Amino acid sequence: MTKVQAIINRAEQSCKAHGSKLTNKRKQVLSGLVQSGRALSAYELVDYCKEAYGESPPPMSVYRILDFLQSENLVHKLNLANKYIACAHISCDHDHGVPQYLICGDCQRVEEIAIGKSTINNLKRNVEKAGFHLVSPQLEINCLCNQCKDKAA
Amino acid sequence: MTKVQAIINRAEQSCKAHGSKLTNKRKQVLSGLVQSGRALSAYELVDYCKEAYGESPPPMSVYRILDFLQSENLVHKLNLANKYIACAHISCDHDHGVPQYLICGDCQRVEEIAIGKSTINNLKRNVEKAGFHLVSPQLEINCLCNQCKDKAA
DNA sequence: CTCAAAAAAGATATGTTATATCATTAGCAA
DNA sequence: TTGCTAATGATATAACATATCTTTTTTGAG
Repeated sequence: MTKVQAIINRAEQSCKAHGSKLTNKRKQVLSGLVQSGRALSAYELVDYCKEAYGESPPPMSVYRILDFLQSENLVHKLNLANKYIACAHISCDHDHGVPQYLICGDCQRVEEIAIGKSTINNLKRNVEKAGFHLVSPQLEINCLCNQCKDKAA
Repeated sequence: MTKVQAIINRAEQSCKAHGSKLTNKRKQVLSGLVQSGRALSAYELVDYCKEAYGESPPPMSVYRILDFLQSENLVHKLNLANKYIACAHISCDHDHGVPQYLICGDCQRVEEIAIGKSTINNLKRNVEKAGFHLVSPQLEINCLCNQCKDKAA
């Protein structure tokens, strides 16, 4: 069994445990994200389905499927890039908390990191002080990866 | 002189100091952002110009003007919301560093805060460790303002 | 002052991301 | 089987953004 298949299987079990179903179409979309290893737009996923399975779902369907996958915590939306990325921890059992994303502004490569709890708490305090309530500490941070940084220099 | 006028004047001086010009159209767009006190989309600014000045600039022009205002550090783009907001510190003399924005997911209200330097440095260390380079510590954080939070409860 | 170059703004077309809405199909249980 | 619900399809359109070419305005050298 390939690594991708293993992740899909794991995702399927997770859905079942929540009383929902990872249908074929949903698997296709999730596979696209897992295989690519990077963030893709909804329309890129339409293309992926066409190439990989000969099926061209309407964009609307892909958006619906992405909503579902997000609600199952299998996929995260990167608002900075208007793209979607598979959760890096589908195969893990423990809760990894909310991720932080480093997005290369040049090549769009995305790295998922976890910043320390104390930094998050610090942030939270600052937010509360301003009269706001932190919905989710998912941060998306504009970066350059070292490769692109070197190229630019 | 109104507060808005004072800010516009200050912005004009700042442009002059950089060898650029704050033209009439640019003033109109900047005024829209300053007056509203919140983040607006490019198309909302088109509407503002129409209502306030009876002129409907093509969206392209507004985007160009927004690019200019960003290059002059008079306006910031909020990528999370696809909106633009006047810099909160146009009238200040000192450098305020890069801002962090709290964006209410419900009412779109935006608050600009400055989180501590140590938190930023901490973040930076984490980013470097992951092989990335922090381009700008402008963070945009998904929040609920207390008002909307109370309403929801 | 005049004219040419440069900067700014306008006009038009189109690309990209996302949602609204109604119709159809698939899965499942009484 | 029938009828309910969940999922998907089809179509239209909204919202955000850029490419490109043209026209207008500004400005500075002669």
